[in-house]
Amino acid sequence: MAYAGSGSTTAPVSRAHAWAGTPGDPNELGALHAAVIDWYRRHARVLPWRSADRTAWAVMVSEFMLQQTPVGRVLPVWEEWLRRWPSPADLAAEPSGEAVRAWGRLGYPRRALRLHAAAAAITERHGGRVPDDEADLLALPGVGAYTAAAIAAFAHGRRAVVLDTNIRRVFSRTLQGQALPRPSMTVAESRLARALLPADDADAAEWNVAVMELGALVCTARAPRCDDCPLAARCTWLAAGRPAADHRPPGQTWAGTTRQLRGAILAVVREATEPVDVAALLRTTTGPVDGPTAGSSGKPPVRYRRALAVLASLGHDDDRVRAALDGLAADGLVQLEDTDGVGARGRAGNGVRTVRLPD
DNA sequence: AAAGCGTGGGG
DNA sequence: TCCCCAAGCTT
Repeated sequence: MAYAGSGSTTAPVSRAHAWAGTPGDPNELGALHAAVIDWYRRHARVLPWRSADRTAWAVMVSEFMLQQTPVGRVLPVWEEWLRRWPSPADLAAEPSGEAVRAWGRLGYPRRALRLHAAAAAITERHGGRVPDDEADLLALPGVGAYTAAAIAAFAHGRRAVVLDTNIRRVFSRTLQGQALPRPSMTVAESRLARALLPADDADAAEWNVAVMELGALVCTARAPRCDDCPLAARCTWLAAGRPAADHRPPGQTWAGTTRQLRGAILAVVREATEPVDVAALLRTTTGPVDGPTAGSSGKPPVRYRRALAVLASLGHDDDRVRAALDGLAADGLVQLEDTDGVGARGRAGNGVRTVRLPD
C-alpha cells in the first residue's frame, strides 16, 4: 500500500529513546514522512536501478558502484555490467581480472574484486540469488552496514535502517541543527534513524530512498538549495541561520601518494592486452609502455597519457614502484610474474618482470 | 579506530 | 586553479 500520510503507518517514538530534535509527536512524524515522500514522488531522478523490472542483482551492482562514486559516472558502467553479467553466476564464472577491467575508471577498483567475490559467494551459498536477509548480506565481501540495508530495502522492499552520508546530513541539519554529521557514525544516529523509520515495509523503503534523494539533490554538502527543500519550514539548521560546521572533514592527500602511483599503474595494466613489462613502468620517461591508441589519431587517450606522466614523475623510484606493485598484488588487483611466466607469482623479487590483471 | 583506498567533476 | 567531495568498506 502506498503511503497515505494517515499517521497510523508511522512508528511511535518512545519518549525514553527520544533524541534531540526527534519528533515525539506521531502527527509531526507523519507530516515529516509525507513531506519528504511527496517531494520524492515529484522530483526523483529516473535511474535504471530503480525501474520496476530491475533485479536484486542489478540493485546490488549499483550499490557497489555508488560507494563513493557519483551517479553520473556509474550509469554507463552499470549498463555494461548488467548487459554482460545479468546474474551473479555470470560474473562469478569469469576471472576477477575481467571485473577489474570492466570496472574501468570508477575508482576504488578493489570494489570490483569484492563484487566478484560476493557474486561467487552468492552463487555457492545462496543458489545464485541475492539474499534478502541483512545478516546474510553483511557476510558478503564488500558489503557493510549501509550496503546490506540498502540491498534489503531497495532490492527486496524490506524495512531496514538505511543510513548513508546523505541521510545522515539531512537528519543532522533538520533535526540537530548541525551543518554536517560527525566523521564517524554514532549509535545515537542509528537509533534516531530507526525511530524515524515508518512501520510498514513499503513505506520504510520509500522513506529511505526519498531522504537519500533529498540529500543528494537538495540538502547537499556544499551548496544546499534550501529554497527548494520540503523540510525548510521545519529545519533546525535553516532556522538557526545555517551555521557553519564546527569541524572539517580530514581531507585526503593525493599528489605523490602511493594511491596515485597505484592508480597510474592500474591505468596502464587495465588497458594492456599483454602482460606489462615492469621495467617499462620504471622508464616511462623515455618510452611509453604498450597501451591503447585512440581512434585514428594513433595517440594514446589523454587519461592514459596522464597515467604515464604520473609514472614518469614517480616511477623513477624503483623501490616505490615495486612497493606499489606488491600492494596491488597483495590486494589481488594484479598478478606479478617472471618473464617466463613461471614462479615468483605475487612476489616482487628480482625475478619479477611482468604485471597483468588476475586470472 | 584512524588511515588507506581512485577518480573526475563542480564550486 | 585548487579544493572539496561522491549511495563506504576494511584492517
